[in-house]
Order: sequence, then C-alpha cells, then structure tokens
Amino acid sequence: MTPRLIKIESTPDLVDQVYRSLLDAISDGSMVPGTRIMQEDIAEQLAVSRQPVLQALRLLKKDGFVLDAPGRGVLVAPLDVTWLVQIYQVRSALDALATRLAARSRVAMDPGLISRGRRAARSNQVKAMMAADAQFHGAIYAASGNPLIAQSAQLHWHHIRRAMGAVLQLSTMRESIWDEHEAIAAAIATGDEDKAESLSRQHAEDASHNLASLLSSALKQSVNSIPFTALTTQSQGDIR
Amino acid sequence: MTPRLIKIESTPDLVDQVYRSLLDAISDGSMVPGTRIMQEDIAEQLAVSRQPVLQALRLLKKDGFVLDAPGRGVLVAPLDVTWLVQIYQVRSALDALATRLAARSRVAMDPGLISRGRRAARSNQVKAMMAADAQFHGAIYAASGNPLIAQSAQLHWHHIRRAMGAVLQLSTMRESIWDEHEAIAAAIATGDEDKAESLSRQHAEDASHNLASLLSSALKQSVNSIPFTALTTQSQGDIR
DNA sequence: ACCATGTATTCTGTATACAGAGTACATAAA
DNA sequence: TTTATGTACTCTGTATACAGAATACATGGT
Repeated sequence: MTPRLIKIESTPDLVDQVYRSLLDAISDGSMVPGTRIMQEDIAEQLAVSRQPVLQALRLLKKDGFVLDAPGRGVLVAPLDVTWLVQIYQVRSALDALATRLAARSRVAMDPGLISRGRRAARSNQVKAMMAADAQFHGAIYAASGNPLIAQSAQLHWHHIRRAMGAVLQLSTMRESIWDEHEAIAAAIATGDEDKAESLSRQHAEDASHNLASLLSSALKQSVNSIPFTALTTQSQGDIR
Repeated sequence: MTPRLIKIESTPDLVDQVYRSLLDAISDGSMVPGTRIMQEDIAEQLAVSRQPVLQALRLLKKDGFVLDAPGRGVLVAPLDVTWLVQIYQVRSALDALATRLAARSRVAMDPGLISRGRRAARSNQVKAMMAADAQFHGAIYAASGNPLIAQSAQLHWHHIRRAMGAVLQLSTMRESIWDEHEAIAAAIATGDEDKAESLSRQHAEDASHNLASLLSSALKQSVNSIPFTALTTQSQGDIR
C-alpha cells in the first residue's frame, strides 16, 4: 500500500451506458420525436442483449423522454410546447432557489465561466453556447449546496437541450444573456439574496418565452411530421 | 358497440407492482433504513422472478429510496436529516410555485378538504392526518395545471412520509396547520398570488424546521442502529 | 495466537428462452 | 370493390440459465 494507486472506476454497468447513449441521442435530436423504439434494434446497435435496453427505456420513461405506446412499446416523446413551458416553470423555481442559497453563503463563482461564456457566445457555435450556459447554471446548482437541485435540473436541461436543438441556428442565444449571468454572479457574491433570486427568476422567464415562441413556430411548420399532436405527455410519470 | 363498456384497466405490469410494494414498505418504515435488500428474498415474497425486482430497485435507486452498496447490491437508504432538509427546500419552492399558479387562475378548492382535514387532526390517528395533509397539497398541485410539479412532489412526499413515520406519535401535527391551509386556500380563491405564495412558503418552512428537529433528536438516540452515518445520500442519482 | 492466502459460497448483472398480446396482412364473402 | 374474419408474424414482458465479482470462512504458515 505504498505507491498510492488511483482508484479504479466503478463498473460501467450496461444499463447506465445504454441509458446515457439513448438520452444523448434523444437530446441531440438524432432520434426524432415520435419515432417508435424497438428494443431489439437498440440492443443490436449497441451490441448488448435486450435486457439492459428494457431497463434503460423504463428509466427514460420515468423521465419523460419516451412515452408508452400501449400496444407497441415506446416511442420518442414528441416535442410539446406546453410540456416545455411546464419544465421551465419548474426550472425557474429551482434556479431561483439555488441562486438564493448560493447568495446566502456568498459563493464567489469562477469568473472564467463568464469570460468563457462570452467567448462562446461570439463563436457562432451553438453547441459551445449551450455548453457554456449549462456550465454556468451548473455552477450555481453546485454552489447551492443542495444536490437535489442539480439532480432535477440535470433532467430539465436535457429536455431543454432537445427543444433547443430543434430550433437552433436561429440566432437563438443573445450574447446579452451573459450580462444577466454576470449580474446574477455579482448578486450572489455580495450576498444580496433577494436581488439574486429575482434576477435569476427573470432570466429563466425570458429564456422560457424566447424558446417557447421559437419552438411553437417551428412546430407549426412541420405539424405533419408529428404524430399524436394531441399527446400532452401528461401521463409520463406512469409510476404515479 | 352499443352498451358502452367500461374501459379495461391497463396491464398491471409486475415491475410497477413491485415498485409500489417496495416503495410502500420503505415509506411506512416496515423496511428499516440501512437494511440490505436481496433480490431473491423480495422476488420470493412477491412470487415473481428476480427480473421485475431488479428493475424496480433501479427505479427506487434513481429516486433515492435505496442506495448502491457497491459490492453487496442495494440497501434501504438511511434517514438523513441533511437529506430531508434538502427535500424540504425543493418542496417548498415547488409548493410556492404551485400555489402561485393556482392563485393565478383563482381556483376554488373543495372546502371539504379542509373540514375533513380538521376532523382528521382531531382524530389522533397519524395516518389519517398525513393522508389529509397530502390530499390538500395534492389538490394545490392539481390546481396549478402543471403536472410536473405533482410528479416531483409525489416523490418528495414519500420521503417525508418516511421521516414522519420515524417520529410519529409525538404530537407531530398541530391542528393549527389547518388554519394555515385555510388561509392559503382563501388567498388562492381571491387570486392574491403574492400572499398565497408567501403563505405557502412559510408553511413549508415551518414544517421543515419542525420535522427536522424531531428527526434529528430521534436519530441521536439510535445512532447505533444506523450504519454508514457518514453517508450523505449525495450520490443517489448515479445516472449523473 | 494471529495473519495471510486459498477456496467455497452467495449474490448480482447479463444473456437466452418462452409465452402472451397486438398488429398487419391475406383471404373470403357480400 | 369493399368489408369482415382468420392466420401468421412481430414485439414486448417475464422467467430461467449462466458467468463474473465479492465476501466470508477455513486452512496453513509464522
């Protein structure tokens, strides 16, 4: 026990791997909404048996990324503006909470997050913009000291990423959001809880309106490609 | 197609049944925190194969009701005051949101909820109290129009129920909470969003303090029965 | 007597096998 | 030609079988 070895990574676990693989594919839009998912296809593509796929799908169903299609297994959840707005309502509340908590302990956030974010915003690379945004908000969640927030937000993020991917290229992200981010960080650092919280709330609300209008106009154009338009994703818990 | 038949219930689905069964057992304390769970035992008790049990456990792990014990499967998550406080922080934020949304649409809530609640509060039956409380808050979630809130809250509720069960009998529920409930319902009905939200937030905060102090003193007495006291339940997502 | 190493047992995770439900197609009748 | 019914196929969910990892116990050495 002398040379202090590096700890070995915990088992990869096929279910987790399949879960992440599918989640990525769904989030970045390479699995198009409404598509039916067949276990055997996925299993074959990933070179595993149906068993891990089955379990991963159940997890995704719980998260609302796939939907039960009673007779025919599951399908990739269609994009739904109503659903997205609801996500944003919750995210906004959690962001506000996290921001307040962070301000309460006067966390000094890494200024590099913001400078890197500005650089990304000017880069015209949508992926980089989204990543920087996620990193900034992730840092706030971490600063809140409540891991439950980060956990929920992580899921919300994937839903949002999905919607963004569908409308990207459209000058989606204003650079001005980094002014807002900077103001939030400043309020956190000085411990002004009320200001930090209200700034955060406003920020999320703007983002929600912005994305929702973009998405709804985008969806209107391609209604034909969306089966089950009436689906409100309402029963996505299923476990109740 | 004349006599208008009742629609048949969707398949029970063994995984769901196992999930609910285990969740109930964990929530009501009949599976004590820290106990190791063995798939075969559960499978035998419920007369199913290990397969549905395995899947149900994975869902419970995602929810934080069971914990990974690397070499030895999973164990019932220990009660942890820190964890409970974090749950309440999030629940408080979501309750506040739901209450504001309900107030925004001036929902008139069933007065029977409150009168039944008062009756339950006087009944000295802890189960009835908790059920009435859950029903009231559930009605607010429903009134919010955002099913995502109800979904999250449902899980929180089980965590809270677990903690309550551990400290019950101790005059846990003041009848005065129904005065608070009534005030909240009134604010919702008149559409006073700010008031409704702040009342709700205060209500949750009181409950949090109350339960946290009860639980921490209860835990202090029986530290020996809690293995892994250092476990902060922090990694309970596992999915990242 | 104590510590280290080897062995057996136990339990998990994955793969395969099986049975039931649903859909789609084809065939026959109106 | 169109509609209804029967049949075959496909896909899911559950059970069983198998392999690997970890722990606990036992045995031998110091």
